[in-house]
Amino acid sequence: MWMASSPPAPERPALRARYEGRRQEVVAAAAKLFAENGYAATSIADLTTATGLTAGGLYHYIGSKEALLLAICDDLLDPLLAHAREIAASDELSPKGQLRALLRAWLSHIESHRDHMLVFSQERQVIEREPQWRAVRRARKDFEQILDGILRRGEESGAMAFEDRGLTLLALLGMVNYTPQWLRPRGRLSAEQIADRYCDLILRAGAPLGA
Amino acid sequence: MWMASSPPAPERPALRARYEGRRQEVVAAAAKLFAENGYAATSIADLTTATGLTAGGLYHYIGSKEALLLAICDDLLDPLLAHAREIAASDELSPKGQLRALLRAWLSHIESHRDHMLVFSQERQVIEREPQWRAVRRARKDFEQILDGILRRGEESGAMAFEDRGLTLLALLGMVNYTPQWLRPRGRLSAEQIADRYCDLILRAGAPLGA
Amino acid sequence: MWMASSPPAPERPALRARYEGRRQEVVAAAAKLFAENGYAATSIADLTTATGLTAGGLYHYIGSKEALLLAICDDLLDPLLAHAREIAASDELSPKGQLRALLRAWLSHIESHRDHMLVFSQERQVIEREPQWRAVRRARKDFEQILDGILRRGEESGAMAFEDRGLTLLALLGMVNYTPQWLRPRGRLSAEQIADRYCDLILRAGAPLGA
Amino acid sequence: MWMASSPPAPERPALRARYEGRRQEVVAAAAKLFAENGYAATSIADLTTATGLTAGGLYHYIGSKEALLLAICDDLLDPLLAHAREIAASDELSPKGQLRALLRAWLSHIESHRDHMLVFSQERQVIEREPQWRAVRRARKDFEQILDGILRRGEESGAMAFEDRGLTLLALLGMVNYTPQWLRPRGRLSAEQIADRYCDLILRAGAPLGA
DNA sequence: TATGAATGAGCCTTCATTCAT
DNA sequence: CATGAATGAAGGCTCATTCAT
Repeated sequence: MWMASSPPAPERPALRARYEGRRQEVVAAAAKLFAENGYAATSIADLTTATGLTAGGLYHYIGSKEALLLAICDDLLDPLLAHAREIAASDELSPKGQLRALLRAWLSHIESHRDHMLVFSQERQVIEREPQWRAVRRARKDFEQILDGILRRGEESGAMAFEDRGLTLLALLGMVNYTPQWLRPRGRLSAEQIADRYCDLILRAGAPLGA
Repeated sequence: MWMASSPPAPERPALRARYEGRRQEVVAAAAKLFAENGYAATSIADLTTATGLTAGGLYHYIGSKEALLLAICDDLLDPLLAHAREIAASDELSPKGQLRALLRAWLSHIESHRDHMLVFSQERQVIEREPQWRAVRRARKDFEQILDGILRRGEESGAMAFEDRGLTLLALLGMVNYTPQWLRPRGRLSAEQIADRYCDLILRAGAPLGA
Repeated sequence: MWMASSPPAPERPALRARYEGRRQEVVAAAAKLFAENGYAATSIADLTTATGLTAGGLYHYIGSKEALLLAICDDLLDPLLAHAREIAASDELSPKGQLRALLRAWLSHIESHRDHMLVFSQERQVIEREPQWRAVRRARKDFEQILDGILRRGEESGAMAFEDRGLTLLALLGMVNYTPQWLRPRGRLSAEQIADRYCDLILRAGAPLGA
Repeated sequence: MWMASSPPAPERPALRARYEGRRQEVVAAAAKLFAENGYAATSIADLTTATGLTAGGLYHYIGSKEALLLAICDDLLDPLLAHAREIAASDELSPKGQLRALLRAWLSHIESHRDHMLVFSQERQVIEREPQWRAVRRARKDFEQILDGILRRGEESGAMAFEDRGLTLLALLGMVNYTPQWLRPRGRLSAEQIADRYCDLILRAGAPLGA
């Protein structure tokens, strides 16, 4: 079979709710272990220890180890992408306002999904290679294009200026994607503060120097 | 065995040279495979295929799989760190000049050691955890402190200004470490150009806005 | 538990009828799957998919996977054996008539129980080894003895002649048992035609050559 | 990877000979176990017990469990098919002579490859389904066509007569394929005797009755 | 009756590494 | 120096079956 699919969820609503709850617990536990040890270096046995389930029991919820990795990426990307689309479609915000809003949402999402984000960054090679990861690659690309679209409209409207918009985008992606590696839950800076300073970094860079 | 030591190199100079040459080939092949597939997901069998050696033959050069990873990190960090120390100790360069020189050296090193760098970033969890990786962690920390020292001296001398130097440093690390993921051998921008624009990004951000 | 017993059928007649009906459906579905994929290679999950039942539900009808295999063999052997006894006991038929009648009944049974027959042939090793299969082995042996009895009485009465009756019996068993592997529902030959030709094959072989 | 291939045999002739020898031992042991217990019901653990190798060691020789099954079929079919082609191509033998010679070769092969033959018959469903078994299916078909060719030429030359040549062929295949199930090493009849009697059975059946 | 969660032993296979040759 | 056979633990996953609900 090509696609590692999850086992079917139960039909009755009460059971289904419990099933989904436990499934989420499993995904969260997996995100933590994958973030700490890496996907390939985490064994199913590690997961049973962390979840309290047995090997067989685990497979009621996950379908396969790879499907678990997929679920982690989906949990990370789907809500973020939805939020990003909303912001980029907003008529009430200027391009600068959109950029700031998107960075705040993004950093806040990273703060609440730190493990997911670490896994997503770390397992780049898995995501890149196999065909069953196309949807994830596409979601990542969509997000990057939304971000680039905001920068482009900012540039076109004269509200922003960049020496090289493409490189600026890559620099922004780099600094944000690196954030979960040093961000601590109750650290010195809140997600919002970090977002605002990244925003300034990008926007000031384009401002005429000493003008 | 805990400490994975490399097998002793031969004594006679001619043999030794050939030995070292082959060893470098093995390390380079490993860097490529680890970058593409991940350290844990690359098997010794993959390495024998890529090098043309047999399993036993490989072990004449590497000591262990983990020692191979260590060699990749050493090949990456040792010359970079040496270069960074030189630049930071230079009397002829201002802090701004040092920053620019270091970024150029750094990006140029990344360009020529793309696989090594990808491995070094990707296998963060391996490097982080085990005691035998202390020297590598120390080298990384030394590099970051050299970089921070330049920023600090720039700030103190009034040549640079940052809202939050610590966050600026992290942003810089993020964008540079992300670079090997999109950098292509004959791409639009040279390593030097990229370095200069990263440099501008950091320095302009600190300039008073619209002043 | 050693002896795999079926769960007790319900007491009330209406329920019992429905129970038996479903049970027959399950046995038929199992015969199909076992014939196509083999007994060991067919999982309970395959059976739930094929029947639309759930795992627990299935076990209301079958007792165990092995009991299912047993039921398939019983469904195959019991009516055939009964019919064979009738024919062999008939006073109205000559040995030749008995042989022809038995072959017709046999081939017709194979036609209507193709899956059962394929399973019965294929799972020879299961049937052969374990003690709980003694009744099935006995039924098979009884059938073969009935068949041999007809040949023997034919020989004794002078109506048939064989160079080696034992080998003729084995050849007959071989060709008939092989039939379900090529027999197609609406094929060129009917079960009756096949039976008659097998019959001729056996009887002519014993006729003196060119006499 | 599509095809479960064997690991590469060593290059040096002496090693290669030993490798091939051990490999044959493994294949023979597997044929025995598969014949006794069925392919699916035989575990790799059973094979290690039977061969004295460890699980890992076994895989030096076999590639996969399925490749082992394939090797058994090849060992069975390749020499038999080669022999059959020789006989069918012979100018010195009449059709009747060819049939007799082929049956003798076939039964003799069955006698010396009893386990292989049992496996080949029993695992029909495995062979039938997957694409990687095409070569085996083709070999089986080739053999049957060679056999049918002899019967056809016999019929055309007037040396043989059949009511229905196709059915005769199927009957012959059935009785021969069934033979390994009852043939015992030092039984009452030799392979040659059995072959001759099967031959008579087929040839006499076509002879005009009582003429 | 029927459900589906849960078990835990067992499946086939791959792994990094060693060592006699 | 180099080979490749061998190890045995661990890998991810499936299995037939049970049982509280």
